[in-house]
Amino acid sequence: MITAPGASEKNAVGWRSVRDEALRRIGSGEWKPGDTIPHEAALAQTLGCSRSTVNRAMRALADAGLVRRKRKAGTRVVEHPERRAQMRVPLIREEIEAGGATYRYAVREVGDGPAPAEEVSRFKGAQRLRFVSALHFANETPFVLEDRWINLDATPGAAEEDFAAVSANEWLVRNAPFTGGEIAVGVAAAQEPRASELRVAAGSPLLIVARETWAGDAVVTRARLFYPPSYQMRAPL
Amino acid sequence: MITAPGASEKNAVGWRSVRDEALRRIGSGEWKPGDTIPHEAALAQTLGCSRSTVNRAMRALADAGLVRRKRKAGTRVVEHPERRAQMRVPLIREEIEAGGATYRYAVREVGDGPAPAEEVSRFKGAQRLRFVSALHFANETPFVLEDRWINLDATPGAAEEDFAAVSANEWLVRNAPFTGGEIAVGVAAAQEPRASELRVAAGSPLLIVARETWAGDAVVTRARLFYPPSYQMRAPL
DNA sequence: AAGTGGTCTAGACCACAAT
DNA sequence: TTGTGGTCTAGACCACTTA
Repeated sequence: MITAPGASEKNAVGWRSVRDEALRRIGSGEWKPGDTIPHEAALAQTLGCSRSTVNRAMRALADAGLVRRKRKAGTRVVEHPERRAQMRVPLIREEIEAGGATYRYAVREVGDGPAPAEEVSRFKGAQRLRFVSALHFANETPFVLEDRWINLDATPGAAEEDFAAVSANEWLVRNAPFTGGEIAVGVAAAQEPRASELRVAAGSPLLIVARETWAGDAVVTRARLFYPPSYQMRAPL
Repeated sequence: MITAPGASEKNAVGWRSVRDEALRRIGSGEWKPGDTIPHEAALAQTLGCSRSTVNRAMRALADAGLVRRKRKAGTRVVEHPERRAQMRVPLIREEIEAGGATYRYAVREVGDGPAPAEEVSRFKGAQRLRFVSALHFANETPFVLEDRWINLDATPGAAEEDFAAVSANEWLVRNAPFTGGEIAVGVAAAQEPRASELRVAAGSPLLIVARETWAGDAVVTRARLFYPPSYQMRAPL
């Protein structure tokens, strides 16, 4: 007899149910860390579905880091699943507006003056760099101070922008596609004039987020975001 | 004529090549943000592969957040791809040893005394809570100070552990599977006695990572990690 | 009502790695 | 050499959404 999917038989075997069954066996200790679990064909027969479906389910578990799969060696339950936290990196304006606050943006400084040697080297010899410093406000309270260097050679149209109306943060997202980047989170004591701009006492702890994005080989932009002590970044684990 | 895979024809059409072709069309502007792209069957015919292969490729792009797919409505190129950063959350010992340093662990305090009201409420009424405070050293330099509350009711065996030899961080990873959690990153000025323990001046900025993990409905553990100003968290973007 | 993605299937061949 | 996962295919039915 052929079981019509979603028909009289209630227990449809979709790849999710196969995944969940595997999760249950791992959670219950039936499959222990380090164990090699039955191969796809065997599971397919046991669970009454095709190997493709088992494959899809096990791939999902492998993507989640719970099992490791190798041809010929089989599928093993990972000993210590690595924990990962995925942080969303939204536009600053959207982050503020998502909190129900009114957004305002103010440029502090824009210039094409000579860049510090350290920046030049980080940009791997790019010739034209523009510096933009700006403040983002939530309900007229300083939310974050943004210092940014932009590689004008790598971002067509940037040279014609003064970033007065649209923040560099936003302009770049819309106009400078990137292929990769890095984000680093650290901390430092607030120094003048940044402390005053953020309306915190000098010496207050600041959360600093440094971002670098690149398109292919070229470094597109490097930014440092200074958040007052009240700020928190959150991510699901 | 049937093209044998991997045979004379060099341009095998795997799902990766379909994905890359789609990426190329998006990158080149052939498919603009907001556009609806051809449906799977059309792409399959155009590219000379089966719909399943196109489906696999487009699903990968959807997972990456570059397109959004809806039945009947079709597949659209996303206007502003959301940026995400995936942080690894390793064991503290492994993070230190990965840096080539020698790891040492020292308990500061362990106790089952009554927990602050705030903690009790966060644990949603769990009865037995244990507090553990400890220091993790890298080459005998304080690396991070860990304050942690553990729900003894949710973690079998924890009641018999004093966490003197193995850190709570490590013991929990090995013995308390969890199904979800949250991580929050913030900053604060160091206060005594934590400042002295971390060998920094009182008032120094500290990076604070608060983690909470749960298994099903129960909150398993809540930890606050205090890092000295020299610490940086990094993640690819 | 109809179009599009979501998924399952049975079969097939291949790539890789362990033996 | 051989066992296992990786992937492709052609076809099919379903679920969801829009029209």
